[in-house]
Formats: sequence, structure tokens, C-alpha cells
Amino acid sequence: MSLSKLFHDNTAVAAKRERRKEARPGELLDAALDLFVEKGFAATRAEEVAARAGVSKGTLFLYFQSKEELFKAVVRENISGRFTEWRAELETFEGTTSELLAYCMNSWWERVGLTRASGLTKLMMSEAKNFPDIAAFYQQEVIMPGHGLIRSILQRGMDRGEFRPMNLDYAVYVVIAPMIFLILSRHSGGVCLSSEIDLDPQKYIAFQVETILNGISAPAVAAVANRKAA
Amino acid sequence: MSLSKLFHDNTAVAAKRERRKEARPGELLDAALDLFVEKGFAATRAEEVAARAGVSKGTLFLYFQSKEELFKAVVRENISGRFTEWRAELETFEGTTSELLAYCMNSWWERVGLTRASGLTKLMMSEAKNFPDIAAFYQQEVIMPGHGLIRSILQRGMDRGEFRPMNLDYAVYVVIAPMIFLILSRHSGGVCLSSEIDLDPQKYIAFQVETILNGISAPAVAAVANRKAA
Amino acid sequence: MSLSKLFHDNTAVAAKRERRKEARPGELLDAALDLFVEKGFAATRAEEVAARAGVSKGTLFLYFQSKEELFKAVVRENISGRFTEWRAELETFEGTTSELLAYCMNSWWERVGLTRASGLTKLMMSEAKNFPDIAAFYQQEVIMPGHGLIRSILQRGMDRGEFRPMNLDYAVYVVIAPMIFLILSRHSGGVCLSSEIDLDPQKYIAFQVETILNGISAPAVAAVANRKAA
Amino acid sequence: MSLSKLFHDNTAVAAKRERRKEARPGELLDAALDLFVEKGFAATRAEEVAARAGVSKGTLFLYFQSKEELFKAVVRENISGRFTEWRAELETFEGTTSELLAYCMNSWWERVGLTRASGLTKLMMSEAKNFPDIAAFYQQEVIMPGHGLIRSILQRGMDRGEFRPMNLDYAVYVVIAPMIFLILSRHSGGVCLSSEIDLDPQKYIAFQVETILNGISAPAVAAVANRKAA
DNA sequence: GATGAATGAGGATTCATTCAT
DNA sequence: CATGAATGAATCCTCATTCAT
Repeated sequence: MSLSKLFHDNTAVAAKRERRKEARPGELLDAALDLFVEKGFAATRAEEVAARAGVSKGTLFLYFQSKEELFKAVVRENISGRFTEWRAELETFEGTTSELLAYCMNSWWERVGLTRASGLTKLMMSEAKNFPDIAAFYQQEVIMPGHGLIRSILQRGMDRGEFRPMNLDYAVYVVIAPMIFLILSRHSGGVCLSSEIDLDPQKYIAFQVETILNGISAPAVAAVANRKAA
Repeated sequence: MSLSKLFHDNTAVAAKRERRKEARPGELLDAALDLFVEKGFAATRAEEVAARAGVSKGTLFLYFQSKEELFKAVVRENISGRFTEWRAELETFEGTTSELLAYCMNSWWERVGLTRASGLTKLMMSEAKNFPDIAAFYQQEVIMPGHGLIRSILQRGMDRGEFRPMNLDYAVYVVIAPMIFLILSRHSGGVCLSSEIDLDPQKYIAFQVETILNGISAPAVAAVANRKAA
Repeated sequence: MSLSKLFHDNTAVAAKRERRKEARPGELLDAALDLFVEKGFAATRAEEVAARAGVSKGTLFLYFQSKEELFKAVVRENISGRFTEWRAELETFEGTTSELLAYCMNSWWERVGLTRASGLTKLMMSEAKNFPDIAAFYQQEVIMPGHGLIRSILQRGMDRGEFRPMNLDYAVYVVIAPMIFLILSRHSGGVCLSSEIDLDPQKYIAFQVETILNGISAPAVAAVANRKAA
Repeated sequence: MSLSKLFHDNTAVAAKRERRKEARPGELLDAALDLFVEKGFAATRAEEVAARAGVSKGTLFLYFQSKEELFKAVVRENISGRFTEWRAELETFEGTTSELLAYCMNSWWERVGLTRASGLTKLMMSEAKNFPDIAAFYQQEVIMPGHGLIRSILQRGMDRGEFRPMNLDYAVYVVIAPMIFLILSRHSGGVCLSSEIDLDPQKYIAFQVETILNGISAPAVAAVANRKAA
């Protein structure tokens, strides 16, 4: 092989590398998210992350000081505030609040529950204790806006007389708990499910929505709802 | 030293040994529960469990074949053993099924949720995938009996016309999801709570119970309930 | 630094690394053979093998999945790999079958008996029961091909009328037993020898060969042989 | 001395067992022989020996300072010189030397090969290196008299012109090697056998005897033998 | 920048041996 | 004498991290 050829190769390779170089951290974070979600922090091996990202073990540590730093980066990277978009949607919604809540829960499932993003939730619940600073960050960036959104909806329902008066500090969890549970059950291999068959998320959500609406609607509305259900 | 004294010593000493031997498994189980809950299954070192119980590494393995067996014993000791007692209570209950469900959820909180045992639930959700054997065991010993209990209650309500007809496969989760959520929120440092202040479990449960009952009661009953609430 | 210098450095350095990497397994195998033969399989510590090969514990497991795999590799390297070569030699042999058998037994001694590899035989006889996987492997890779080879020779002799008709299932051991015995006597410090002085393997084999050939030759041939011996 | 006398010895030993306390060490040695033979020295657990002897682990160490001491005691205990009796039998034998040798090999199989005593041989071959003093002892007490016996027989054959002139230092092994091989193959789970089916010892010995006699007989005798075989 | 060979601390489990009873 | 609970050294194997190339 001639020197010039070598040189040529080098530049070509370098150019290619340049492009890839900037993508590297992203590919690593991507692979890491998958694996952390699937196996948890401790059980995820650095080498496997690297392999899945198509790089060598050494490269991983070139971009992230340690496995812990990688974890933190994964969480930070994936907390993108889609909340403004969501909040806009909510404010322009025109149906009843029951319809709004039902719409919200269903579309949350499609846009979040079904995607890898839901893995983040599981990740945080599993590892929060070991990464307090990350937990605080997550709290700020995800939990609080999310809860705010639900509160707004419930407040709208109460304001319009559709929902009975409730202490929103507790009412939000009536909506949130079932969704979190759904996510966790899926990401933990169904340890909390009766049968070995995954439950049907659509039906699960439908049932929850129905019950919740029954449970929080103002008496008159509930009567109507119940009459329909019967 | 008199013969009788010798005799006395021997029995006293033997008795003491006996006591220690019989106390050992309990002490180990106790230490193990603490550490499993605090650090998770994988991150808990056998030696540390032994140390906390005041014995050496070897002694732990004298009583429990392996770390997995130790964990199973912890689960048995703290959860699965209680189901028979619980089921009995349920079968002799005399009030309405709404009262029964409310009673159940509240007393579950006191007897399980508040205790260290609840940490096992969080542990399972976090690590189930990495320890399929343990997951299967937990499923058998805890999840299935637990779900069975809830089903029985809901069935009782439906049989008596107190609850509306429901697909129990999904209805159970209306009861279970909020409880699991409560536990997880507490054992993950509140990553899923709005504020940094833990919510008041009593109030949380009260609200959930109220909403659930509203949500699942038969129309007539619900109307009455709603009237009361209003 | 010139480009050519860079080129030079890179290849030189890379080559050296390459050499080390490729030498590693061989060095480990070498160290392992020594130790396995000296101490047996169970009593040989992985770390010691690594140390003797001049690497760390971890490196050993980089090249061999487990101690068992290491052992299998040692066997493959030192014994089973040689059978094809041997079989070829046997098939192109042109003398009488008596000559062939004598040649075989003598060259087996030189190529196996005298080398460290023969220690593996003793090891297997001592520890086979405790490591069934290894025993099965050894059976497959060493015993069966070895016996096959001997059978072929005896069959050749019978086909040509040089040897009397024999049940080969038992005849093979007439050849094998003395060889195994020779190996064992050497690797067990001579516990089965009359004197404390090792017997002379050449003479031992010569005597065995002579007797065996006398013992298995067809009558006419034997008569000639005996006349010569006398 | 007849076979029935040998039986007598056995019952005497059994009677000794009756005396509980004094028999303890004997029972332990008995159990230990079994286990050492079956599993080897390292793989035999002290507790298992104790359990098989019907005593506790502690008791074992009451009688034997360590596992090594136990091993030495096992070997010493089982080296009982039955050689005088055997030598007598040989000296009064009246048939041909071929018949004598055949008789010897067959009755050795019945009296030694088939009994647990043969386990001792395997034990020594496996562990001799680790217990040099015991090995020397075994050499003195078993190997040398045994070889002497064989030598006597071969000498008798040579003296009578039945066997061809041989260097007895090597000739003994023509007789010994096949017997040792037989024992080892049985005590090592057949690692050195072609098939998984144990070979039939009777047939094995018959074939070896025939071949050996063919191999060592004086020309004239061999011719007759061969003529018969053909 | 990238690589991947090498490292070695760390953790589960076993078992000979001791010693209080 | 006998017991068996307790010990802890010993050993295989894993994996985050480093660094020579």
C-alpha cells in the first residue's frame, strides 16, 4: 500500500469519523436507555451498551466518565419538555372535560406509554434513590409539569360543574396512579399481573377511565353516566 | 462445684444455645429485609446481611441455601404468610362490600404498606426481570393470592348487587394500582410526587377509596353515596 | 513527526501487540497443562495458571470462558488434535501389521507418553467422576478416536491373516492397558512399581510389544516369531 | 487356604462392628474408604464421611486430627497382608504353570478386584503424589509382595520350560498392567473405555490370559496352544 | 480520537476445623 | 465423649475502568 493511498484512506476515514463522532454520544445514550430500562442500572454492562451502539468499550468511557455519568446523561437527554405542546392542546379543547380527560389518557398512552420514553419512568422509580440529583431534576422537569397538566384538567371539570369538588392534591393521583402502574407492569415483565398474559392496555385504560369518571363526576353527571353504562 | 450445679449449668447453657439457634433465622431474615429494601436484591451483599445479624458469612449459608432462598424466605415471612389470616377475615366480614373494601384497603396500608415489607414490592418491580426465578416465586406467593383476595371482594359486591357488573380481569387493577403506586412513591424517594413533601397516605387512600367506590357502585347505590358526599 | 514515522510506529507497535495477543492463549494453555498435570483439575487454581502465564486472573477468563473450557482447550491442543495426522500415517504404512503395531506403540510413547500431555490421562482417571462434562468430552475427543485407531490396526492384521481372529472389543485392551499402565506408573510417583527406580520405558514397551505380538499372531507367524526370539 | 476361610474373616470383621464405641474409628474408616474411592480425596467432604458413619462432624475430628490423617489411616487400615496365605496356595498348586497363572488372575479378580479393596489401588494411584509417606508404605506392603508373587509364578514357568526365558523385571508387568487397568477403568467411571457399557470383566480377563499365555509360552508349548486356539 | 487487551477489586458459595455446650 | 453451630479462608468468576497502541 502506497503512502498516498494511506493518506487518502486516512482523510476519508477521518471525514467519516467526524460525522460519526458527533453522533457517537447520541448512539450510546440510545443504546443505554434501552438497556437500563430492560435490565436496570446495576445489571447493565458497559460493554453491552458499547456493543449495541457499535463502538468499543473504550469509546464509551471516552464520552462518559463512568457508568453513573452515562446514566445521568441518559435521563437528562430523554427529558424533553413536550409539555408546552400538550398544554396548548388542552387549552383549545372544546368538548366536555370528561371527554378531555379520556382523550388525554388515551393519547398519553399512545404518545408516551407505548414509546421508550415510558422506560424512563421505570428507570427513575427503580434508581431514583441512588441518584438523588437526577431524581430532583426529573421531578422538576417531568413530574411537576405533568401533574400541573392533570390538575388543570380536573380544575376545568370542577369549574364547569362537571366534576365534584375535590382536593386536587390527592385527586391527581386518581389519574396518575393507574398510568404509572400500567407502565411499570409492562417494564417489569408483569410481576404485578395476575396472569402471565399481559393485559390489554386499551381495555385497561378504558376501564380505568370509565371508573374514574364515574368516581369523580358530579352527582347529576354521574347519574347520567351510570344510566348509560347500565 | 456440686453435681446439681453442673446439671444446672448444662441445661441453662443448652437452653441458651437453643434459643440462639432458633433466633438465628429470624435475625437473619430481619437483617435481610432491611438490606434488600434499602439496596435491592443484587446490590445486597450476603456478608453484609450476616454482619447486620451479628453472625459470620458462613452462618448465613448454614440457614439459607443461597441468596435467592434467603429472599424467598423473607417474602414468605413478611407477606405470603399473611394471606390465610386475611382471607379468613374477609369471609367473616359482615358489613356492606363497600365497607369491606374500604376496610381492606386501610388495613392493608397499616399491615403492609407502612411496614418495611412494602419495600419488597418496589424491589420486585425493579429487579424482577433479572431474577426470573424470584419473579415467578413472587407471582405465585404474593401476586396471585393478593389478586384473588381483591377479586373475591369485588365478586361479593357484584353478587349482592352493590357493585355494577364488571370484567374482574380489569377491575382488580382499579383497586391494586393505587396501592402499588403509593408504595412505589414512598420507596423511590417520591420521584413521582408533585411536591417534595410525602403525601399523607391516610388522605390518599381515603380519596382513592371514595373515588373507586363511586366509580364501581351500582347506579342506585352510587346515587345515595353521591348524595352523601355532596 | 513525519507521516512515514507515524506509519512506522503504528505498524511496529500494532505488530507487537498482535504478537502478544496471539501468544496469550498458547502461554495460558502451556501454564495450564503444567499445573493440571501437577495438581489435578480441582486443585489447580485459575489464578495460579494466570500467574504462571504472566498475566492476571481476569486475562485468563478473557480467553477461556471457564476452568472447564480451559481444560478442554488443553486437551484439544495436546491430544485430540493429533489424531488426524496419526491416522494418515497409519493408512500409508507399508510394512507388516506387526511392524505397524510396534511402530505405533513406540512412537506413541515418544509423542505422547514422554510429554507432559500424558499427565492428562492420569488426571482423567483420577477426577473423571467428579467432572462428568469433562469426562464425556475426553471420552469423545481422546478415548474413542484412540481406540478406533488401535482397532483399525488390529483389523488390518486380521484381514491380512497376520493376526488370529479376535473379538476386537476386548483385543484393543491388550494394546491399551500396558500403555495406560505405563503412564499411570510414571504420573503417580511409581506407586505401582516394584522398585523405586522407574522402569525403562523403552524396554518395557519392547517387552510388551513382543509378548502381545506373540500373543495375537496367527499360529504360523507366531511360530516364526518364536523361533527368531529363541 | 480356602475361599471359605476368607469368608470367615469377613464375619469376624462384622462382629467387631457390634462393639459400638470401639468400632467408631472403624466405621469412620469404612465410610471414608467408600467415599475417597468414589470421589477422590479433595472432593470427599468430612461431613459426609461422618454422616455415613452415623456420627457427627465433630466426632470425626475427635478421632482423626485432620482429613489428611483420616486418609492415611484409611490406607493403613486396609493394607492387610493376605500375601502369606496366597503364597502358600501358590506353592502347593499342582497343575501346569499356565493353569496356575490363569487361576491366579481369575481368583485375584474375585478376591480383590471385585471387593472394595480394589478401591485402594485407585486411591493410591490418584493421591500417591500428595501423600509420599503413605505411598512408600503401600509400596512396601502391597506392591512388592504382589510383584514377588507374580515373579514366583513366572519363574516357576521358566524353570519348568513352560515359559520362554524372560527378563522378569519387565515380564511381571505383562500380568499386572491388565489387572490394574481393569480396576482403574471400573473406579473411574469408565473414562478409558470405548463404549459407555462396562466391559465384562470375565471376558476381559479370559482374553488377556489367553493372549499373555500365548505371548510368553515357550515355542513348543505355544505351538500347541495356538493349534488348539485355531 | 478509537480500540480492546489487561487489570484487580468484589461477591457468592463451600467446607475443614473449632469449641461452647 | 459427642454434638453441631459457627467460623472464615479459599476459590471461581464478573465487570467497570485504564492505557498502551
